[in-house]
Order: sequence, then C-alpha cells, then structure tokens
Amino acid sequence: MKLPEIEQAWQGVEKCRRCAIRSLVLFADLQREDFDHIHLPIEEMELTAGQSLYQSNQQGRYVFTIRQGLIKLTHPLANGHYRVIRLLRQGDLAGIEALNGARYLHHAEALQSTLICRIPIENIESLNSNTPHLYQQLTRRWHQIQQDADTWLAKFAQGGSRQRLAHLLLYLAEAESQPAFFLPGREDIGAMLGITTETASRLIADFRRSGFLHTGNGLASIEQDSLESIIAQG
Amino acid sequence: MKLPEIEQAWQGVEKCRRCAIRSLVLFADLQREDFDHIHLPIEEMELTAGQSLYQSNQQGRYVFTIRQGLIKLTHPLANGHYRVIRLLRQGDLAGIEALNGARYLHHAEALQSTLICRIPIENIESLNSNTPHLYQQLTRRWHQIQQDADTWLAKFAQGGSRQRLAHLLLYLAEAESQPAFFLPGREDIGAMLGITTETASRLIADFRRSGFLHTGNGLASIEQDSLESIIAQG
DNA sequence: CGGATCGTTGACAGGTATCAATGCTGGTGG
DNA sequence: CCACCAGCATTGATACCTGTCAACGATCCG
Repeated sequence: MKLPEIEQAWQGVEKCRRCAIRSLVLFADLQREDFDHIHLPIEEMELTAGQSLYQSNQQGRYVFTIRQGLIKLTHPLANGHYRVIRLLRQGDLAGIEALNGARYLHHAEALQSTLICRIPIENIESLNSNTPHLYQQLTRRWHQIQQDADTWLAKFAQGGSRQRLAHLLLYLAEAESQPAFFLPGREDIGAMLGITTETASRLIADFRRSGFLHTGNGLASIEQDSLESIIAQG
Repeated sequence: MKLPEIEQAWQGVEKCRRCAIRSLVLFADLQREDFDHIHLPIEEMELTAGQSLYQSNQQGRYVFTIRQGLIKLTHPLANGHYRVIRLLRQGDLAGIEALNGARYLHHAEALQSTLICRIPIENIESLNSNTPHLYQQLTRRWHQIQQDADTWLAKFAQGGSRQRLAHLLLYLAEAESQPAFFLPGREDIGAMLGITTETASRLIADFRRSGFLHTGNGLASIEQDSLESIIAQG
C-alpha cells in the first residue's frame, strides 16, 4: 500500500484508463493525450457499510466518484437525529463542492459496501486549465445534482408517507440492472422521507403484507405497477 | 424598444458595467477588457407579480439574473397542485441548467414585481472560452444551488408545520435590508412547506395572534427570537 | 447462552387533511 | 359612486394519519 509516489500515480492513470465504468465518471471525455500529459494520483478505496467518507464542514481536499455501492449524504438535526439529503450511486460525484475551496456540505457515509475513486482537487484544477473537456463533465454533474435535489423535494418530501415510500422504493429499484436492490434500514428510510423510524417500519411491513415488496437476505424487489398506483392517489 | 442590434448590445454592456449590484451577479470578476472585447446583448426586463419567466421542459436560450424581487421555481404535481422547489432572490441565477443545452427544469414565476437581466447562453459560452473568470462565478452559482437545495430539505421539509413555517419566515426576513419583507400567498406558502393552504392559513393567523408576525399592506415583519424558540422545540 | 441492535407492533394523544362555509378586499361595470 | 363579483384568507367540524412512548420479537455475534 505504500508505493513510491510516482509509481502510485502511474497505477492510477493505468487503472483509470481501463476502468470499465469510465464512461460514467468524470473523465469520460478525456483523450488519450490528456491522460499522458498528467499524472493523476487516483486511488481506489472500498468502504464498508457504515463507514464515513468525509464529515460535514471538513476542509475538502478530494473529490470522489462512486464506482459501485450507495452513499448517503446527511445533515444533522437539532434533536439529535439526521436528515438524508441525497443518495449517491454509480457514476455520481461526491464532494464536488470542494472544488470551490469550500468545506464539505454534508456527512457522507456508505450504506453498503461501496467502491470509490479518490481524486485530489488540485489535479482536477490543473486539468481544468489544460483541457476544456473536463468543464463540460463538471457542469453536467452540477446539473445532475440540481435535478436530484428537485427529485428529493418533489417526491420524498411531498404527500402522504405511503406515497413517499412508494417513490423511494421505485427510486431504489431503478438504475439497478438486477430486479433486486439494497433496502436501507428503517432509520435511514425515515431520515430520507422525513418520517419516524416507527412509521417507516409500519409502512414497510404493510407493503410486504400487501405484496408490493418482497425481501430476502438483505435485498428487496418490488411490484412496480402496484407502487405506481399508490402514487397515483391509490 | 426596437433599436438596431449593435446599438442594443452596446447599451447592454454599458448598463451592465455600471450596474449597482454587479458585484452580486455573474460578471463580478470580469475585467474592463473582457467587457470591451465582447458584445453582450443583455436586456433588462420587469416582471409583474404572477408573470412567468419560463416554463418547465422548455428549450432554454437564456440565463437570467435577479436584480430585485422574488421568483419561485415550481414543479407540477399529479393532483393538479404544485410544489415550490426553491426561491430566487437578488443576485441569484435562474435557468442555469440551460448552459448544458438542457431544457429548463422548472416553471419560473414572479411572486412580486421583479427586475431581471436576460443573457443569451451563446454569449456565456463564448465568454467561457475567452476568460477563466466566468467559470469561477458559474461554479459558485452551482455551489449555491446545492446549498440552497440542502436548506430547503433540512428546514422546510422536516419537523412539524409550525417549525417549518418559522424557518420559512426567518428565511424570508433574512437577506432584506429592511425589517419588512414580502409575505407570499397562503397557497404558495403551503407549496413551499408541503402542507395544505388551510394549514398554512391557520398557522399564519395563529402566529399573528401570538405576536410572532406582524403584517400590513402586503408586507410583514417578525419577532426573530420567538420564531427561533419555536424551532428549538418550543 | 446472553446482550446488543434492529425491526415490529400496540395504544393513545395530538396534528393535519379534508370538506365546507363564511369573511374580506380589490377591481369591474352599471 | 355604489353594487357586485372573483379571488384569497379565515374558521369550523370531523376523520384520518402520524408521532410518541412503550413493549416485544428476531437476528447476529461474542
């Protein structure tokens, strides 16, 4: 794990160039020559469930891309609880606000085992001056964040809790190639929907009894049509 | 209103250069020479209360800076109602998503009489290739949007409706130099907090009777300490 | 086996949506 | 000028939903 700096950098570039999901991440538009000109000390990390990626208000030196897994961004509340602001999934960027020289806005924590790449912000900024390709990707990410924020307000903070949960389950199920998806704990579900843990538990149990939701060994699957009819004032 | 194109452009630049709030808007970092090199056909517009600035899903050709007033960004809901996603105030940027070639994400409508500047996106993009100054400002705006989105989730979509309303009133009162501020209609307040119009009305009336809120000829003022104690589990 | 953590369920009080009716106000036309 | 109307705000009654407090069950791990 403690290789010479230059070696490490080279590994990062090599790995990044061959990364199977590179089209999803920040460097999708970079040409071969961009890579050759710049040493990118990109490091892979694996987070176990419950492990923190960064803390709110911490001075940011890295930006992270999620290669696989699920990260929650949370905001502490006055009563000791927390509110989940957003989830990050494959291809999403974490800590992008560090590019402004600003501190991280959230507490970031893995919900399940999660694979990420860590990129120092100084490298992003030097890439920015050398190629316009990166700006486009960054702008796209900002745009994505805005869109996600809208989704969370319009779907997860609006209407009755049954409808909110239906929205959340559909959201979790989408963007998975498999029909099964990771179902967060009741406390996290509550923190995403702005409801209590107990209500979240009651609703999950109810959905399961009604056959809208099936669970097994930590994974879940849904009856899409049923959930959509709940949202449509069912 | 129908001057020759070149004349119009020059007016835009002149006005923009002398704008009293330029330090707040997009071109704060631009040097004199930047201005001289580029013709910016910036146009001022005044929106009356209730007037739309753009529609959701419309192809965006402009970005707007708010010089004075209040704009609501809304998202239609299935039941015919709408949800207010965010408010824009002096110095904020509207329609920034158009810079991606994307369509507008929201319906934007003036809550009160509002003064804006309209900037074609092609000019933003040509400025981007000539000076790095603009990028910084744009990034700052994206960052602001992310922060605002967090605020809305953590304050206006969390806890009881009394606490949400207290948060909203404090938010509306802040960033006003005067103690008095514009109080939106009950329907809009409901759409911001995710509650019904009736509940919003009841709470406003209650706050007024309790002396937390004072109103007169369309303007309002608050007792800051009282509202803060409501938020702190009062 | 015991303890810790998480999920489930119950009882009840309080809050909110819903349906409905009644004030209030500014603008319009006679 | 005044009567009227349309839109908004307020208020009431009630059923439903959710938070709260509390207990119990399930599962994992030492």
